[in-house]
Amino acid sequence: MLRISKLTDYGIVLLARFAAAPRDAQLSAREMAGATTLPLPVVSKMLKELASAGLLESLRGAKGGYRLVRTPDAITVAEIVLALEGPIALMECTVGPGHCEQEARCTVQEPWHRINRAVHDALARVTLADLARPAGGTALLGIQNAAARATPSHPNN
Amino acid sequence: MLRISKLTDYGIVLLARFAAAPRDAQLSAREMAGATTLPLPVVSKMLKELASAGLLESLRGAKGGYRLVRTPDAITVAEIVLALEGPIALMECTVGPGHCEQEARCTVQEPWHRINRAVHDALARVTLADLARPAGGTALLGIQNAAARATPSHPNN
DNA sequence: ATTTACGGTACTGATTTGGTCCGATATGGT
DNA sequence: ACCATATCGGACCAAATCAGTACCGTAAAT
Repeated sequence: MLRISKLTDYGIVLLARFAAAPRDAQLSAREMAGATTLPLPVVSKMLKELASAGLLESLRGAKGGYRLVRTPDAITVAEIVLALEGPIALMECTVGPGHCEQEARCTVQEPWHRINRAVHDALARVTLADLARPAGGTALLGIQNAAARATPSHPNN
Repeated sequence: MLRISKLTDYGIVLLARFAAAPRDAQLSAREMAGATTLPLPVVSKMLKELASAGLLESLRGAKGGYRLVRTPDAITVAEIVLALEGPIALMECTVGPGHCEQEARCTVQEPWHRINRAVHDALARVTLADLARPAGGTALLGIQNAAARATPSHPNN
């Protein structure tokens, strides 16, 4: 089905909530669980991962919680997926050499790299800020924004 | 890791071999297994699936085998993935309604559709003919081709 | 009739996913 | 000092999916 994992989806939804909250807002796992109706353990798990990936900053102790490290428009979906799922590679062998003993005579390799790049760019073109925007009237506008945004041609992954 | 399944990859490699063979060539599962060094049962399984998906045509009996139904340049990677993995939807809830009880108030929904479309288009822009082209000098040319190709804006999936 | 090959289905072992739980540590409040 | 509230960092587990195999039936060629 070519899908990202449910957990990654949760992570993105959580980040989107941070993005929608007032700037630099600090939110605890418990609050996020309440807001999303997701079970607390999973929320906690994902926030931990996002923190260790450097997308969130954690504040321990009572009154602790998490907070976005960067502004929502500076965080792309590609980054998030990379943080939670590893490199964006549609198939194993394109993440690096040594995954397939036939890679020398594989004709399919180069087109796959091209496809991977395209997918990556598609994900890199959407930021957390886009995800945080309320749905509805601005939907079409979102497309314009994405199309118009400068796309500084990412190297890969 | 955002990947397609290994089996799907096999399927694509097999199709690429058909595309590289002389036009309308007919190949048996055994031949394909030999050519790819993949185990016969796997090859057989995938060819069956590709046939029932309508991408290959099967010829039964002794001297039987498979054959491409369409010309390689008329078969896109998007189609193949669709046939083998189902709809191209990065997350469950974007394949259709009824997958998430929060879809009414989900702000993330529309951007995801946009992302899905972009991924789909990236896959639709590469054809079997592209995959069959020998690697090497024509690599960069491939990019040009893909960019120049008319892209009749697929509805979705 | 025999051989070759596809068609379909069911099965199994391995891996991944989705989710839980717990002990340790850090901080704020009383 | 003590306790309540958080995160931290694991281990852990059940369920689903994946990858691969096996088997039996049917169709065609010789």
